[in-house]
Amino acid sequence: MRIATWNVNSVTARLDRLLAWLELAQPDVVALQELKCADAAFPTMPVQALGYEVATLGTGRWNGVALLSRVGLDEVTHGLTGQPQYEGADEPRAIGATCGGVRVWSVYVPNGREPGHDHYGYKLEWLAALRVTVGAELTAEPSRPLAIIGDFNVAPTDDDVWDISVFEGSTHVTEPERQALADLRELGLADVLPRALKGNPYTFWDYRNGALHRGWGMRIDLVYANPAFAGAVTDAYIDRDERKGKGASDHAPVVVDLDVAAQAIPAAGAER
DNA sequence: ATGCCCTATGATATAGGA
Repeated sequence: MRIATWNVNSVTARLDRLLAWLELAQPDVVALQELKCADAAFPTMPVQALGYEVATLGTGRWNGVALLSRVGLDEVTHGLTGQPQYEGADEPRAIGATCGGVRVWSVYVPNGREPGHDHYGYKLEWLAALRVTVGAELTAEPSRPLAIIGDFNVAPTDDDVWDISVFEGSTHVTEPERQALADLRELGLADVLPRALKGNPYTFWDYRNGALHRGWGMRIDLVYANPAFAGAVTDAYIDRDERKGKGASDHAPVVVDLDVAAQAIPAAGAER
């Protein structure tokens, strides 16, 4: 099973590239972020035409997440348990579903803007709600493969940005944000590290200043997987080619291949 | 080369991104 996550920075602006990429990469499950459209405006029909079921959570101009699946799309959950509001609004930033026996969450973690900003506190509260929501699912079904995938808007380590000195005083690299990710990992989730097809394993490069070809990237699109998921991973890579050329998103897809059948074999009687 | 910001919106400026 091939599972991918991609912040598309507007699904309508990216539609041609998204459809072409689905045909090229042949993912079974895709988590999308930054749809920038309401549910009614999501291009459901052309995606369905490629064999995918679609679940979306979008309200309009900002945010928005979706799950596409051609291996079943069940138990859809919209939003987090105890999800905080921002300026009185419930923002569309998380959608969960069970796809072919694998529990998947597509998340678009708040940016935070700058340390001390209301949005920064909101980001930390949001990550705490994510931990509560996923923690309950892991407790209820500990042997089911599960992964949180999406744009976490946090670089887990200094090696996940091209130059840490540039980020002094900025969001994405602060200790509280990294602690929030550590708290997620405390649930038993592992950071599945994708290989880079070229250069460093970054997933985002700013549109400005030729960041892509200068190597000014960040690894902020992550795959946080429980043991049943992580143990089934056979490959993981960043599809940097999708960041190239005209009409690209500023994020590249992260692709994970799973051998779910092998993982499902009971441990009892196994060779190791 | 991959090449120097992009997207949606009560739009001809602005907010947000990270």
